[in-house]
Amino acid sequence: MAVEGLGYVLDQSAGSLSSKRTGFVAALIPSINNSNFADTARGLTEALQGSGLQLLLAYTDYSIDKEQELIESLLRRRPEAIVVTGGKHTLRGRKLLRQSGIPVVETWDLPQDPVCHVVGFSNAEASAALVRHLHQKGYRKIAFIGGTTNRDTRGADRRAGYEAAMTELGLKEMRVISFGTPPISIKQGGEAISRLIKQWPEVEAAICVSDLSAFGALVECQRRKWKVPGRIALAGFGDFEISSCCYPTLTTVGVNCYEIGNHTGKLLLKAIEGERSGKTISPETVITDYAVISRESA
Amino acid sequence: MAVEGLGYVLDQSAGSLSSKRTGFVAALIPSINNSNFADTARGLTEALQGSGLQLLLAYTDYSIDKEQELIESLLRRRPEAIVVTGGKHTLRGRKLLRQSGIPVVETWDLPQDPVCHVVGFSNAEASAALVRHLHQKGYRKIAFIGGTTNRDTRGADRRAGYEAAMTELGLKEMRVISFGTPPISIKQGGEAISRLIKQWPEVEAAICVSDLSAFGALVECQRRKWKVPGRIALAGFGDFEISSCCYPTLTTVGVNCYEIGNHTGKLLLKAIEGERSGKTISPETVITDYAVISRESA
DNA sequence: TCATTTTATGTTATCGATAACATGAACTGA
DNA sequence: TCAGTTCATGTTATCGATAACATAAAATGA
Repeated sequence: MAVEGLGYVLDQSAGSLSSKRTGFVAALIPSINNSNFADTARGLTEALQGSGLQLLLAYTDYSIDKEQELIESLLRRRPEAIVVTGGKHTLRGRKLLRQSGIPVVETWDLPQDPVCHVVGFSNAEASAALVRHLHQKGYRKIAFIGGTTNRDTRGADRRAGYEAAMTELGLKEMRVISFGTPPISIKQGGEAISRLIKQWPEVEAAICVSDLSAFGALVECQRRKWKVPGRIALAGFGDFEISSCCYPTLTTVGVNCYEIGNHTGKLLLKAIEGERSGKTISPETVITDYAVISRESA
Repeated sequence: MAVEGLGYVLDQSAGSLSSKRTGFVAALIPSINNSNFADTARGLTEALQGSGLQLLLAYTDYSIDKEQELIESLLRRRPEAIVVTGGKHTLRGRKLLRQSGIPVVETWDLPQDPVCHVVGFSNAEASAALVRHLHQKGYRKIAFIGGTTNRDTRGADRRAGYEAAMTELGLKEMRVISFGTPPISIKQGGEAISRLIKQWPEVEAAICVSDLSAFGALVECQRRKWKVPGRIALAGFGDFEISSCCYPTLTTVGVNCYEIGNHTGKLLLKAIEGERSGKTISPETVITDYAVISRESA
């Protein structure tokens, strides 16, 4: 049939049905308002550039139940691969991924028992590295500020890493403030630091589950004239732009967000190529970098 | 056929082909890392909740060329409706939307010549309102800080609104700093304010194209010990969380982001219902609220 | 009770592309 | 020149659901 370049666009459902190629990859991210995941999405998009594959995004709101629903409805559209954030899923979600017959990549985590491919890092280990950094700087009474539930599994892992590192360093007293529904906001970070100082006035340093809450804590400290560092040292997680712009600048953990997405994309292309030529490639695990970035706040 | 609730998911392409219902709505947003658009997406998602329609997001990176590509490839998948951000498109993009035969909603703007439905507000008018607010507070030498190009059309509209309001108030001298590729970041806001003060030392107030750049400007002023307000007043746009958390708090324009999305969703449901029962509803334009939020910085 | 309506079940046509196959034309080289 | 190959064109089968239709069974009412 002649191509009418004027305004008619062909129907891909029909083509996909016969060719078995839908030409898209699904990616699930927890939030569409987080520069870390945005960078990962950008890395993915750029890796897929020119491959004829389109990225379709959906967000889970940090809920594995919502994730399951999305997996199910996206799988119905037969993506050629699927990317999920994190390694924790509902039982059914896992099963759906396993049985989907397409390449699956779990990102931003190192699951114990991966579904298939993995591109990520250990949030617990990264958090522990931050604790050791603070310890090395002389801080002993170190606290952790995070959300109330384990919905944000990466947040929960970071807390676990904090506890493990504290124990390992012989620091027995845990000081954990759980406040607000994840992801906790700037304001909630401020509220949390107030509670922390009230509950444990002797605290010397606080690790916040993310840079945004750390910034909130910082501003609250300034409002209350608690010197940072001095009265209390602060650290965040994620190396958001704000951390290097605020005053004092925030110590944090830098994650290779773009690379997670970009590597995932490349891995997917290889895996999809493999599927098309009949040979499924064996599951790979790619561990990405992170680094403690020492700044003024701790 | 019996439903196998165990792991098999049906193929929607096949169903869609015969039923003519793909069960999804496409939404194009400029960026996946912007809390304003995230709120709009949330409003949309919640309006679509329970309707059997799924939202698929794609991002344009503030480029109308990328938007055109996305429109084309998304239209191939036969969404039941499409939502775009802004009223400016490529010629071909417009044509594709017009000829798509599905309900189209342009958001976050009030286009002169809408494609179909509109849910938004006048960025120019909102920006002008902010100028008038500063004028009322006694500021006369007011500047505008934005990105270098018109890629971010809402940013360009805001600048136009600034110029219109200045003229209207009899303030002839325009002080416009264009710096950085939109969307301009925190750091770029800081760089821009430095340039502004260097170029026009007499300046009394600066309106930034967004809250993030305003925050960057604020921090830079503090670094240089320029009192805000005092040496210079600052205002942003968008009422991001940071504006009410930083010190001093930032004067800004609050936009009803969630409502834009939510209203769009409701409008879409009505329009899709109309299409299904054969009667296309006539194009509607819904104007959403905005308000100047006066805080400490101006 | 029988004619009529409602409900349940089974069968086939259909959506609109691509893939696979068949046919015919042009082209190559001994 | 002719068999063998490459290339262009035309035709038909196919993907996997749903819609539409046909048929059989059950329910209803005069």
